[in-house]
Amino acid sequence: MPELPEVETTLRGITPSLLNRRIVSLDVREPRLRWPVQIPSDVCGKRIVRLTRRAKYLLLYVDAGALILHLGMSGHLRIVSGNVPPGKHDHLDILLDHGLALRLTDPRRFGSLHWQPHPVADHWLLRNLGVEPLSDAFTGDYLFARSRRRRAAVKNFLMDAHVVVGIGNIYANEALFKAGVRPRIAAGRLSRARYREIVARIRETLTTAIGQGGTTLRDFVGSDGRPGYFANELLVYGRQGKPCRRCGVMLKGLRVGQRSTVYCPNCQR
DNA sequence: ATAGTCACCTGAGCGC
DNA sequence: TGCGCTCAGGTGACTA
Repeated sequence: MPELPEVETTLRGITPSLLNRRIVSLDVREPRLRWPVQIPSDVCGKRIVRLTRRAKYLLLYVDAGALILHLGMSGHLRIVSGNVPPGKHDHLDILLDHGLALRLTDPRRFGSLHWQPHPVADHWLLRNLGVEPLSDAFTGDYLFARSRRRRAAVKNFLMDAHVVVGIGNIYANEALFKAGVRPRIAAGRLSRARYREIVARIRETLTTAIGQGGTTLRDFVGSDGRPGYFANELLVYGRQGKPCRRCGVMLKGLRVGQRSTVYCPNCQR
């Protein structure tokens, strides 16, 4: 479900309810997420002092370290009143000292929750991540340098979290359309100029999507329960066989690295 | 190091 | 209604 814009939307939504609150308890009803959930009990009683996002991970900092939360494919977080009975896929609650709780709902259970003492960035899930796409480090020159001698499709290259984080299948498709680049071109064959364009379009796409509260395809909702509205602005994702919104030519669908891919054979070269 | 495939799960949608 | 199949927003593990 969530790519960077959806995680960022979630972060912004939950922060006011969590910041400076004490964790009263963790209620893990289903520990069988992507990795077994095992959180030391002394996290309880600690105050949440900072909330950030790294890649698609949400980091909830207390003094000694941070909880690291990932939403997987189907996860979302809601702020609920502590006494609302959990539904079938509401796997865990983090109860707070003002009576509200952060509740993780995740039907497919690809999400995860870890605890990491300082330094948090040393956690094995975070250690080898690439640059943030909305940071100054993400430039056309960076992508150009990293892509040399790489024969994999540029779409896979952009979705490789060792290179750049946060770009999933929707936004890879969208950004490549806007940049006019075919998804299957070998990453190592694109020019510096084309990577500059790709970077600009990725930034633009992610920023716009964040402004719309992310993309809701079926079940994503922000922490307030509202869907994201970027789905209305999708230019290619999920539109194979339909006319290109720019030129009217029929969009083509194919598989690139096991993921559904859509492009315009006229606008993308 | 890089590239490709598999696996982990549940639910929705579709054809029959 | 039900069955079986395919697909889905992610990503680590494994293989060559």
